[in-house]
Amino acid sequence: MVTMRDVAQRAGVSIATVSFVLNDTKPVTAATRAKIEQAMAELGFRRNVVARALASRRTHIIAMAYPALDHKFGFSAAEFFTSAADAARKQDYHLVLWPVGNDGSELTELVGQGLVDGVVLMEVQLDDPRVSVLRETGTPFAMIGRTSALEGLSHVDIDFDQTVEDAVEYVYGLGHRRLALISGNLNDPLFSTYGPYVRSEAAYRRIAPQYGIETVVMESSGSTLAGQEAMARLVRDHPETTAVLIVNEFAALGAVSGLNRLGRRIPEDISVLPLLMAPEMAALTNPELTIMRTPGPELGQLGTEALIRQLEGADPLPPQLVPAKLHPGATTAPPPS
Amino acid sequence: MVTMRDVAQRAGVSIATVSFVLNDTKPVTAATRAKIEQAMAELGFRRNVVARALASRRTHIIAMAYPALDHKFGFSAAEFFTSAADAARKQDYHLVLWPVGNDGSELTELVGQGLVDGVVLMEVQLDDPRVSVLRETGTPFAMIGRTSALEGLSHVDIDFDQTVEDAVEYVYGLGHRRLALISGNLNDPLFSTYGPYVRSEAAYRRIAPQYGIETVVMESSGSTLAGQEAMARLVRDHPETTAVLIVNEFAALGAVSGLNRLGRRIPEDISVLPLLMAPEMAALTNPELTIMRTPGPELGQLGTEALIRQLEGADPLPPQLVPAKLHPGATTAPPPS
DNA sequence: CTGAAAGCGCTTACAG
DNA sequence: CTGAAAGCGCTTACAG
Repeated sequence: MVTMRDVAQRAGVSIATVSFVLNDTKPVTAATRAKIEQAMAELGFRRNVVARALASRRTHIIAMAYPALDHKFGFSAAEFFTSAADAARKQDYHLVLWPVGNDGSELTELVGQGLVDGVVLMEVQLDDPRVSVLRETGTPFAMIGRTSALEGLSHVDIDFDQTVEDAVEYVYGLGHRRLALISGNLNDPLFSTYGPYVRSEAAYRRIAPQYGIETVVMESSGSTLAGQEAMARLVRDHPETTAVLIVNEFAALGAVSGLNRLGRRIPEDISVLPLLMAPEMAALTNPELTIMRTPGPELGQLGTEALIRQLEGADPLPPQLVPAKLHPGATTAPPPS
Repeated sequence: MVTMRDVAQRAGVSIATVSFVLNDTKPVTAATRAKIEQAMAELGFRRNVVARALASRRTHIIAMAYPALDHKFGFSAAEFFTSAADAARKQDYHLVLWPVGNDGSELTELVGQGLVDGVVLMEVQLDDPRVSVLRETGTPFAMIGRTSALEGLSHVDIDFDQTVEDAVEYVYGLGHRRLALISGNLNDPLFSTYGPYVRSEAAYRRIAPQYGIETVVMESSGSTLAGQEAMARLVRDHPETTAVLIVNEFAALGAVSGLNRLGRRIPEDISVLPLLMAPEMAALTNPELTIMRTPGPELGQLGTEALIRQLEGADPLPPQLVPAKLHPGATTAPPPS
């Protein structure tokens, strides 16, 4: 292994000076810098990040805490992760995907080891126990999602109000007057405080009346099967519905196949518009889904940047809400006349 | 931060002795051990893994190198990753998901930094440039998949021969005599040396004749759309086909919707059997797919264990091939009479 | 602008 | 069985 000592020796300087040019932490004359850079190149030097971490008390590793037990890791999650990883890399950080339980104990374990400088929290619950853990241990963190009490917590999230408003406006504009929102199962303790369900539903209950639309909300767990079952209930209880807005992306796939199975043609008889979905997933159905596209790339990046700013002591990034945007497909059309 | 020095002081021993009980590297009397363990508990000591890494030249971090540019990170990939992460944790290692390009340059960067002890290689090509990089840098690694020249490289992989044999036997047993295999696009330079395509196709060409089955092989890229298009070609060129075996899981979803769209009922008119798929993905279609289930959990674990054995200097794990197993669904049935 | 030296929190020969 | 001490490869006051 080539060390800074080797570089310093070859360049005829001290290792401190090598460190200064490597990190750009102190002014160094152009001549000295050139000698050092040449030596580094000739020797193929790569700074040992472990030694740097120990000496600087900064590992430059960020953990993305993903509650894989409660949430499937699908295309949307992958989008968040890869954009966050890219953002981290651009700022000389490593992003580690960390599958953790939701109770915070694994997180305690992780941060106690001193491996990570900070944590990006995915799939935040309204009263997330992981937040307490991170606060108590004094670990810097940023949330993708929001707890209900924010108190200056660094976060970015989907703009559910705007997303629901845009979705309603879109289908209303197509001529639909009989809508249904399929939200989550708020009786399931795991999801009763899950932001996307709670906030989408609240937004819908507020916005639908503004359009003079009767507020029909049904619930569904986050699986294909549950989505199919929800459609059976919908067709039975609200056969007049011409457009379905649906929060969970797995349930949305089930909604499509469920409606097909029930003999409802999409979009001729009924339109389907998921409120949060990744394009890769939308391409899996036939017809391809019109979706509100989850802003995973934006939020992954913003969440990571928010955290890195904290770590670097820069001005904090103000909380940002990003709406899902309409991504055209073939599952929406004017209602049957 | 509580350090070993604090623990040693409280227990009235040297830090060396604390290290010995922590790592179980030298015999320590029960009394001393008890004192130390009590001190650790009282102080809430957690060993700093960065310091350990620097002193021992072992970070206990493993990278899973996933070529995210060329391969979608879907449910199957997630299965590999989570089972590998679990296996690593059980042996006191961290597993890091590392999205890398296929050319090896990012990998060079990563291993040069000294952050990882070894690498688990995912989606290995038959002549994978990443293998050369790891060899040249002397980085321990294990492959999930296989290059064509193995020379004692540590690997685990899908048993394509067995998988294809089981799949053919199954549909043959249902009464099918007119099969088609949808493999990959071997003209695409990215996938012409991709093991799953090459090996499945080779196995099929060998096995089909043994059953007296005419060998029909078509190609498809790995997307839903490509799978749909492949079905259009199949129905046009080989309308007599009653069972489709298909390698790529995304193309398989497209095959289902494509056949539906073409008016072929599944499974009444034609059976569909993906040769490699995760159950979460099989549940996305209607009807739910009968699949050969990708042994992701097994291979993720075995690959990680193979690597850790190398790292620990234990007896190497012999290469293991694990077949995909039949996972019943509703897309296979006897052929129309 | 540059260098000598202490120190990050551990592990590991070496000695006893 | 236990301890004193060197060392892992860096960073960072401090001094000049």
